[in-house]
Amino acid sequence: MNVREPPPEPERRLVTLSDVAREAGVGESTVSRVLRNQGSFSKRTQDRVAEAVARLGYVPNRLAGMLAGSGTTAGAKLVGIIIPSLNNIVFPDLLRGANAALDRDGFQSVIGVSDYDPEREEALIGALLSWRPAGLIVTGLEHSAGAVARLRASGIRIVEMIDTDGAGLDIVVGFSNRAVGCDSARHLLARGYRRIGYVGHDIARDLRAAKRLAGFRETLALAGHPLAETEIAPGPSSAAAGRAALARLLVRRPDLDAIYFSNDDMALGGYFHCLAEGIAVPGRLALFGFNALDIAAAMPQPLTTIRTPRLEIGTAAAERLAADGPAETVDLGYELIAGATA
Amino acid sequence: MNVREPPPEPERRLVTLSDVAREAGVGESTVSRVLRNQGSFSKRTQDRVAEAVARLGYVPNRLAGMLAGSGTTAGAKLVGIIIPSLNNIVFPDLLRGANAALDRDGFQSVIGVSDYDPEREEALIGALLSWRPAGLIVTGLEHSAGAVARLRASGIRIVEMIDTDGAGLDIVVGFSNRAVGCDSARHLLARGYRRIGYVGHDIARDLRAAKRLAGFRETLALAGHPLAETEIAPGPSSAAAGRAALARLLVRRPDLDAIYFSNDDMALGGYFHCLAEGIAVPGRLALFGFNALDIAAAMPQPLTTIRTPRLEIGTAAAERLAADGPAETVDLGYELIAGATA
DNA sequence: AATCAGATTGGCAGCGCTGCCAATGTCTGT
DNA sequence: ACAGACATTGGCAGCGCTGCCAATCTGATT
Repeated sequence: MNVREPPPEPERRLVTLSDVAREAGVGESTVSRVLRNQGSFSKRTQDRVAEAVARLGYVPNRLAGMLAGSGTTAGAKLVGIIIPSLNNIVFPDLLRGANAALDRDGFQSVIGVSDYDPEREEALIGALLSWRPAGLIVTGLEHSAGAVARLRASGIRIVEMIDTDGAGLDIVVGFSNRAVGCDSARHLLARGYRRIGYVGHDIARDLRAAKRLAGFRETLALAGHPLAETEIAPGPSSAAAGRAALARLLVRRPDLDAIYFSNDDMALGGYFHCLAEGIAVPGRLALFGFNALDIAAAMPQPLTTIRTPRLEIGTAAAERLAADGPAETVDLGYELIAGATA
Repeated sequence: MNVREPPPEPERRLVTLSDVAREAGVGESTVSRVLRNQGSFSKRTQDRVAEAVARLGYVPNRLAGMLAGSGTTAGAKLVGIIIPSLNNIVFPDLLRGANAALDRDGFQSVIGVSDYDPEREEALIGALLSWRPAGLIVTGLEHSAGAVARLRASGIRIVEMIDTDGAGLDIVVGFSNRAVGCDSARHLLARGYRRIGYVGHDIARDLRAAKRLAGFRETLALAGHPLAETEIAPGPSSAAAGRAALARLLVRRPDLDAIYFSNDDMALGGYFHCLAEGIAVPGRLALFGFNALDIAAAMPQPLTTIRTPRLEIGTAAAERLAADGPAETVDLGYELIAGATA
């Protein structure tokens, strides 16, 4: 036997659909139909194609598929998602919800993280748009003028998640952060707290937190017990920031009897401060958070907080994108969790 | 004037590169070169193109670009990342690290979440491979046979993150979970703890936690103080699960003097249990975690735990993908944080 | 004024797949 | 046995962009 090694292929070309067609002894379009399980073909053809695919280890090239299919219905099975951060568990939750629904409808998602920076968001919108997605899911209602222009011009479905306080571009899914602030204030007032402070994180970046604070502040003022003092930690929210900020605040205002935190992370830090300093909660100082993290429920005294439907928001956003209903605002509400800290 | 509305364009075609070329009065390849800032062109041409792009609101189609450029160097500026979960802050941290480095090198990432399910991981590998990425970043060293076959067959760069205990396919970036377990055990032994228990979460799914436990258990046994008892919470790790599991464990073994937790979330729950039950930490019971979450440092008594270089792992993984060095294992180590709980 | 290297530029063939349409094959009923 | 209806199938023109190569233009040089 003349076993001469064939010259090593200079560059292993990837298996293409047309290789599969040849191997299976059928036409390209037939393979395409079988692979996408669309149109009609015989069982026999299907088997042959399946065999050829397995034998060749064929992996379809989605890039080519999407390009060819662009302009048509099935073309763009892709959506872009922009979230401000991955640090805060809130956003991964939104992603999980969205991904679950997206998967069901056969969509792939490409995500971008803006770091709470409007300019970066605008750049990301451009980048994601260049994937020619069927839709874009963004966070919040506030965007740079350029971002809005791009979103508008794209002509695709846009979903703005989380916040319903304002006008949306297309579909809006979330809850009213303002109302959360108001309800939080009402709860504290109802429990008899009167000298109330606020501990938050960098609010210039987190507009939703700012809206909650606005609602909170206004409700207190209306009730005749205006917000006594605020303390803003620089940087993103964290337990450490919350703990340090509460410590600073109490130095200035040791008379406060309740604290509204920008979120549970901050509140947890505040709680730790109280534990460390022997400040009785809620007897001496009440604590109120936001987001209902799992961890807040496991505390010795469950944190009083607001449960937000994060997964549901993600899911609803994805579903609204896929379906093509009218532009609308979907308010998924929230729930006040009366824990033991306020 | 015969102002007859032209028939409304039946379907607004998107602006393409060739529209830009016409508008700018230059050839397509020229526009392409200018847009990618590659090759040479005059300042004048550049301005004309820029103008035309702005006037038309042109957004390049990455799909087409990548398809056309496939096979060439600059072709695949894309990497796929597969992580097991978004719930655990560890993985978002890895993503952040990777994204930062990837952005710098002009790569886009497509991510997939496997939910700790090997089959789902295999399916995701297929899905991501169909984007024809330049490389794939996956989590851990254990994959289904099918997954390994696909990864091998793909011929692209593979990075396995987090775990270095075992053989990798190509590049491995992480630390030794086994060694973490050993060091954790040594620390507890050195501090004089002898009746040590373990509280973990569903270990069949989290293989890294299993490796830590194995190292931990072995070290204790070698020292003549074998692990006294374990309690495994069903489901994923969480503070609530940790709190409940520790409670159950202490009913069976009230004599234990130290607990090793599968991670900080669980440990935090354990700490809450101690606070709630008035169990002195570490006097009556010592607690040891894993991961060094921010929150663990903010506790009244900082948690004794292991700091893992999560961001660095993500960054290193991404860098190794982009560069094309040899297959290798990069051990980024870890650090024992001696807190106040053990 | 002729020459030549280098800077600019445009044309065009694909990249791998899908949509469209015409060409077969298959199975009824009459 | 034959038309008509439907099930299957293959060919081929793009989708929008990039790589390659040849054509043209620019100065500087001899």
